[in-house]
Amino acid sequence: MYEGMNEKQQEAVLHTEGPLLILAGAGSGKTRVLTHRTAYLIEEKGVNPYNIMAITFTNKAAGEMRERIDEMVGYGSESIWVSTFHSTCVRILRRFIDHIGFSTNFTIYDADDQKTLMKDICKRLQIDTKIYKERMFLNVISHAKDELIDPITFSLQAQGDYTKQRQATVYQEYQAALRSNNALDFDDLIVKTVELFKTDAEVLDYYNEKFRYIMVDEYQDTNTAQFELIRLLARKYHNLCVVGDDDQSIYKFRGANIHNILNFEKEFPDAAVIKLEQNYRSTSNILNAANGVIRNNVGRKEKVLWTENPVGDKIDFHQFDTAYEEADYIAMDIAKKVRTGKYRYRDCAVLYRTNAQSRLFEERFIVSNIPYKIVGGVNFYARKEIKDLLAYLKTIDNAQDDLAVRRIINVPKRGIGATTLTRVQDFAYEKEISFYTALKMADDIPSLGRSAAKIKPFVTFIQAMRSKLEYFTVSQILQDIIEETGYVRELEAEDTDEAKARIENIDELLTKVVTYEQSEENPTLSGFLEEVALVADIDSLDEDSDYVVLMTLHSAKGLEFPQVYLAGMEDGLFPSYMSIASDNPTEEIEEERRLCYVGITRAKENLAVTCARSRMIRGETQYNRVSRFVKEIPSELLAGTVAPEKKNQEEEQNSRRAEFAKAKSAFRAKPMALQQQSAPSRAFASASTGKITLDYQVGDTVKHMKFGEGVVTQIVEGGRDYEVTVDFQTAGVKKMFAAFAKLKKI
DNA sequence: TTAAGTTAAGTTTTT
DNA sequence: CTTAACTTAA
Repeated sequence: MYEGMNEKQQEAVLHTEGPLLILAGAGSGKTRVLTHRTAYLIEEKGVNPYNIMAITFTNKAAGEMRERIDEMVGYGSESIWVSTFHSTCVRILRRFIDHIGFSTNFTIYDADDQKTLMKDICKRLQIDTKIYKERMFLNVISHAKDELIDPITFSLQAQGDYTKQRQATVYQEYQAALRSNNALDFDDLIVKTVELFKTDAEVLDYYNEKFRYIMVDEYQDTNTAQFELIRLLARKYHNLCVVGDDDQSIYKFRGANIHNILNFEKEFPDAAVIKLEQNYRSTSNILNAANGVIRNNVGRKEKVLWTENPVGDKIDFHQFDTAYEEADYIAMDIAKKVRTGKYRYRDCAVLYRTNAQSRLFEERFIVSNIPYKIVGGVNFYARKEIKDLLAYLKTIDNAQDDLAVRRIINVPKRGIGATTLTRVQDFAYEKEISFYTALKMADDIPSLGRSAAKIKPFVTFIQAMRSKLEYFTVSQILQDIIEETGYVRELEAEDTDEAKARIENIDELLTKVVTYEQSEENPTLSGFLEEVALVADIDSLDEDSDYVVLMTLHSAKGLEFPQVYLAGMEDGLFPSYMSIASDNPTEEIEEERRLCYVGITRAKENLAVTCARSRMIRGETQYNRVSRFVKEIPSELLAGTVAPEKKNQEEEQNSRRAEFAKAKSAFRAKPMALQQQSAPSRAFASASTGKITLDYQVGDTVKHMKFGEGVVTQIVEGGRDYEVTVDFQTAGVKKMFAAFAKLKKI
């Protein structure tokens, strides 16, 4: 079992008791160590799987580890907790948060919800959001929470500082609003769990006894609150194994505290430290390039990665005149490598600093017919149509969530406008009841007048759906919402590409619900909403499909690809202008450099580094020099070209513009089907070829996965799909969309 | 009072 | 180039 592991790796596996810090360089096989360690604990040390937990940052990482542990351990592995910080906390809070004054069916607010809530609070406190941005307050609050500073402490620290005092008031109000909405934001998930552990010794002891062996991945990214959480969990048995790499700490802006790794030995004086410095991932050229860059950072634990891998090709470096040429080159290079059979699409990844850079690549890839997938940008669950429908589900699930109710009260249009909403809100505020409760009492709000009549049908609808909750599945409820509100019908009537894309997203949401129902033993609406609240885009990457992946350097952490393109390597873009011009440029640029190190070390066989002399940013053309990081790569490792300075700038600019316009119109003219092929994960399977065909008709007996057998009583054509009505023997009459109901003719 | 149409402003990185 | 705020018409 331990064969093929190097000495250091074995040492890490065998060291099971007491605190352990594993400094694992990029590609040094840390996941392998963690999974083997788990297996060793169970099989050799006789530890009950129930007593083991592993914490990661993304669901994808958790899923991967789960899979590998399952393979190794076999029986009993399912009782090991393998999950992210956030879902671990949710799981604990769903059970015990009533000990600290919330109800266990709390909702989780994402960034959008937070902003809406904050806007509300600013209005109430008469703060002009043009001068003081909602985002600014939210950032301040988030940082306070990362450091476990509660509103009272914050306000104490704000003594004498007018700006800080105002922030303290906002923080206080914000927390109060969350509480009355029975909602937690992302940071609260951690903070409240810590609070729970600190106030309830019994609960803490329960988890101390349960989690006797704890492992934490990507430890360098933990913030103070997360560290405190781990410290509390490991308080009794001290069997804490953390794995991290200070050189890959890239989440300082999110509160990651690099001292957590640098000071681990101070916190736990009896800690053992093991360094994993042999890299198994990259060619030595790539690794040397990475070493050359990271060497320029001052505040780091000294270590040098080495490898026995072959030297490999030199690093391909090109400076282009414009960003279009850069995108062009990368598209052509990928096409060439796929054509010659060297790589498949999925072996290639394009990495960049900002999400905005993805657009150019997307356009080029469509023109060149290269299948691709963009990770990040607008999260699926942050899309308007998805948030609308989820808000309906949330309202049905937990009407204490004012935000959700207000989001959908006039979607679709019910003739309820801002004025009516303020009046209801005022009433609710005065009576200290929730917004939804106020809606139910619309008749008793005198200022409403005739508007009260418009509110009633909405309340009736929500109440009706709520009573259905007991007997119907989540997917059935969702379908009812879509049906009753006419959400999809409205989009169909719009008949634009955008509306079609939205309908597809809704279809995908329906598939996700059905998938959830099938995977879960006891599916509930709350359960589904929870799962949905904690997914990140990176989680949806699947290895089976063949497409080029485009993403930010941040999203790329933890992944590896044979062929990597680092695009936009320009001073001002990467390192970003923000970091160069900040108050503390040395520190911020070191963080950017670590990001660059992460980028380089994603590559296994081939690395291409590109940049452009000019590019459009926010409608303005910027002229940038080659990134300082490129210059830090030893020059003997580089091969490539630098674009000659062009004399006639303006003429160039104009022809470029024309070319761009052409590419854009081509982009628009492409039939939907092709665009979906390019981005398969966003497309709904049956929609890719347009209209689906049915092998059954009215009168036929069909079978449904959940509802069993039934007779088709009606088929209505709607856009690309059919709405099928079936009279089931056991479940009664149901209406459903053919594309996802997957009915089988018998 | 609502809803559509028009103009102005703003964009690092994210669980 | 997108999104939010403002204006104006119904």
